[in-house]
Amino acid sequence: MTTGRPREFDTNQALAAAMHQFWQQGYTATSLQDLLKAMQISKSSFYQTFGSKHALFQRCMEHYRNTLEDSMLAHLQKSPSARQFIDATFRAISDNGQDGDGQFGCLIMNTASEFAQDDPVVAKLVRTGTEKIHTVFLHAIKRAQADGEIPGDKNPEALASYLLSSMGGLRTMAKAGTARKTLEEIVKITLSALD
Amino acid sequence: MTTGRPREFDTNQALAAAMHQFWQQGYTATSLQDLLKAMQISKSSFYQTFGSKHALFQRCMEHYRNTLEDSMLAHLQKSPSARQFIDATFRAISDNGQDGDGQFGCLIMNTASEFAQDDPVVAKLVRTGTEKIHTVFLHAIKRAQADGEIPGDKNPEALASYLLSSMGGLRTMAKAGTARKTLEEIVKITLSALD
DNA sequence: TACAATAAGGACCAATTGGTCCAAAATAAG
DNA sequence: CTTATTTTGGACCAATTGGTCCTTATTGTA
Repeated sequence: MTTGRPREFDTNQALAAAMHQFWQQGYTATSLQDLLKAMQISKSSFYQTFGSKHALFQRCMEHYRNTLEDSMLAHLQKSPSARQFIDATFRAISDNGQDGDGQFGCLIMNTASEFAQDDPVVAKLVRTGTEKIHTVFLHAIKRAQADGEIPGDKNPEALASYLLSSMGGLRTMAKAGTARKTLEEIVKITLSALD
Repeated sequence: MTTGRPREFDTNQALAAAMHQFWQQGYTATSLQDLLKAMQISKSSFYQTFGSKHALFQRCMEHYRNTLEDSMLAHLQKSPSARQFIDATFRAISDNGQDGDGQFGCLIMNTASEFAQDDPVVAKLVRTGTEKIHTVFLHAIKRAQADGEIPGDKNPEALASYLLSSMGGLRTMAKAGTARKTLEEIVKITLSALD
């Protein structure tokens, strides 16, 4: 058995670069040239490794979803309380509004906005993506309720959906260039619904 | 003075059709062919009347903004109370989530999501668009506070921003295919922040 | 060192992109 | 009925789109 020439780039690194590109510009507005430049690979390597623009996008969505989920779960675990985790999550969004990755919104929400329901593959990626975040919020809410940080008579499923929706709105507001102070006010009111 | 050949289409009608197209598919994903088919005019007429795809898009954004503002103001006026207007506005979104125009989200928010801040012309259209809606909400909130339907100690500006953000999130959720029942739960919690 | 296996560079492709331009058609005023 | 003015259809355009394919380069193994 032989091994052949080793690739000159790191697949995960290229994937991450592509994800950032889609995140910033959206699927349609991102051209192959944009991707190749961001990923720093040749066209041949691109098609050999990822198959097509659409296939790459799917992997990027999954990568984003997993990264986000892992990050949230890590924060939840090391947070002193579940309620504080929720607060910190929303504060981080208003803080990173103008700079950082926050100014690009949420890839999943962006994708939901770009493709409506017309592409079934993408629609499913959006659905599973939102479900993952929903689940993380749900865990946090239930734990917060158990600890008496959120009234126990509130429907945790509904609250999780509410946080998901609010997060999407907030990130879009940030993307639209809303002032940090305004974002902070929105967060404060949003979180007051949990009291 | 002579008048020349009369045009065979209605400008406003064509504009409305174009707006719907952009609304459904976004700017980049909407091709000239798509527009011509939707507007039912020839390429010559298109460029003679609207100049370019980008110029047309600007007019569509303005048209959407004006239409939305007029509609909201009309509803506000004929509503028995300002608070009921706010409630009804959000209920309408969760009602028209799957069908109607609601499934396409909000053109302004969609545009904010599609273009980040890279296109200054579009960025300004987004800003003025959101400001208009913000102002309508602000009027409603102040009136509701004067009528004792919303606590007077709450900051009306912040509340208006909150409603704007929530509306955007809710419409994106609807666009993502969220079940009506879930949308209704989100609305209920969202509005509870006004109590 | 020859060979098998894979990667990379880049020429090439049909289709589509937004956009221009010209000639023909239609109309109202004179 | 001519003429000035405008609209319309469609040919045409360069640039770009996502994607294929062939050649060359580079490696580990035998």
